[in-house]
Amino acid sequence: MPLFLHNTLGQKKQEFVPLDPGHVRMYVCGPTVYDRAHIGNGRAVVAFDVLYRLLRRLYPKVIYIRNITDVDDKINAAAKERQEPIQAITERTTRWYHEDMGALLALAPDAEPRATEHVGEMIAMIAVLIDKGNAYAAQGHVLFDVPSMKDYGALSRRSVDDMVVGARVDVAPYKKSPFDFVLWKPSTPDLPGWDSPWGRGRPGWHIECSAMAKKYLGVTFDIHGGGQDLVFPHHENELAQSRCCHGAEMARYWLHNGFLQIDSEKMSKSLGNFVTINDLLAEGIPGEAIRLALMSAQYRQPMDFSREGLRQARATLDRLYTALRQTADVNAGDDDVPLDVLAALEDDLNTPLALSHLHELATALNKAATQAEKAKAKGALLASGHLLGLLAADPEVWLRGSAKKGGLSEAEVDNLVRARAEARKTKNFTEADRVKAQLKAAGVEIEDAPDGKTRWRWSSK
RNA sequence: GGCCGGGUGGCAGAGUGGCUAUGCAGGGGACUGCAAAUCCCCGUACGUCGGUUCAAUUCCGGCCCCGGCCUCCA
Repeated sequence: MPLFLHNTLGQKKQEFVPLDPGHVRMYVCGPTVYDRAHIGNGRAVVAFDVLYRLLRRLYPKVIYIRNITDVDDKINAAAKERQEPIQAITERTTRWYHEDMGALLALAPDAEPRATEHVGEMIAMIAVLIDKGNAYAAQGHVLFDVPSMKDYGALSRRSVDDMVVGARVDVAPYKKSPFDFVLWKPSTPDLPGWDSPWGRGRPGWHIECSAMAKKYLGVTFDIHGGGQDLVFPHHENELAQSRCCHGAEMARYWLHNGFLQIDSEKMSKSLGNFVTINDLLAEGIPGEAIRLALMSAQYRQPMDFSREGLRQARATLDRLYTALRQTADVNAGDDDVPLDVLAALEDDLNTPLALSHLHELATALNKAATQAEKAKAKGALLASGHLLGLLAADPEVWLRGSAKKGGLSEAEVDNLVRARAEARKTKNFTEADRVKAQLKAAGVEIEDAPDGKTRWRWSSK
């Protein structure tokens, strides 16, 4: 089954046909580095990480670019407010971002270009746009001339006419049309700035992605992704700039993930109702559980973030890792990812359906009677998990470390488990139960397997 | 106001014109010294009003409700 992806441009699922099957190219909008990433940001990263992993499986070479926006008015404001150098903020936040996304088990992109390192490319693009009559300089600014592009608005399905009514646009005196947007703006001496043909200034928000995507991926590339809120104006404007500058389409497939909601309301920095990834990690919630929770709804659907969702994600991982632990002595077969798992992902990244198949594989593994059956099911489960960026941990480590620990060290638990085993051997069940109760009070669950082995785990309840 | 999503069993969440996922929670059973884990069985859901159809949760239309974008935001 071929890969189908929902294209915002045209609003329908389409078969994905890369420009060059030998070299698939994807660009995803990355963070503006001034604050910790929240789990909504994490959702986007996880969604495109799943796509990246799937593409790498389907094609021999995939290049994935995710930018870092390190010049922005919000960064300037944060620096002023905190009395801190801009670079200190951007570097620290970038480091945090890498840590948080690593905890979510997201693969690093092939490159993470920084805006500040590509101002030259941006200036060159702006100059071309002026030459071609799609941009104009005015009072130290350079603006994109929206009416110069006939079908502006195609991506976000809005026309300039629609926007006139009730539009809240920034009407500045230097704009020819109220919808024109800034490519370049002047900087005061206390703000970051670069010399340009239009004076010392800094780039507008959208131009960096156009310039960097062109540099790393070429004029036209396969996939451009980001959150739904980037459709307008960010991606609409990128598309406009790039196409007018290069005379060719920017990207062929535009993908947008849906929002995470809290109490049925969008989670966002401006609303202040966000939870950072770091907050959750600090509470002891494993990154893999957060990742799974984010994959439990299809990426385009609205999704409510909840503690219950995290609890369920953790329960799911406990179940899958338990099945793997019970068969720790079985060598996984080299079974490939089953077709139904692959088919689910190839249908616009239907991760919940794919996960349901992982559950079926776990059931098959639990039920398997022969070594051959176990090896087959285990191989299929691991291969599927790995494709989704899951199940890479040692099951023993996961089960012993997935929950909040009680007052006992692992060695103490091991000793008590051994003491209980001794008591059971002599049929001293009173003593055995006393030890078990003691362990339970410390948050340790005992499991006497049919094979005679006793295993334990930190209770997740 | 314009444009765009969504309303599925107690919860999460897929999906389909007739065969009604998957998991969590709940009930029953098997197994177990007791448990836990595991396995088996069970509860029969698709906002609302109409239409099309032999048959609609699934297609079409109206309505209601929730959310998003139109301003920085994944």
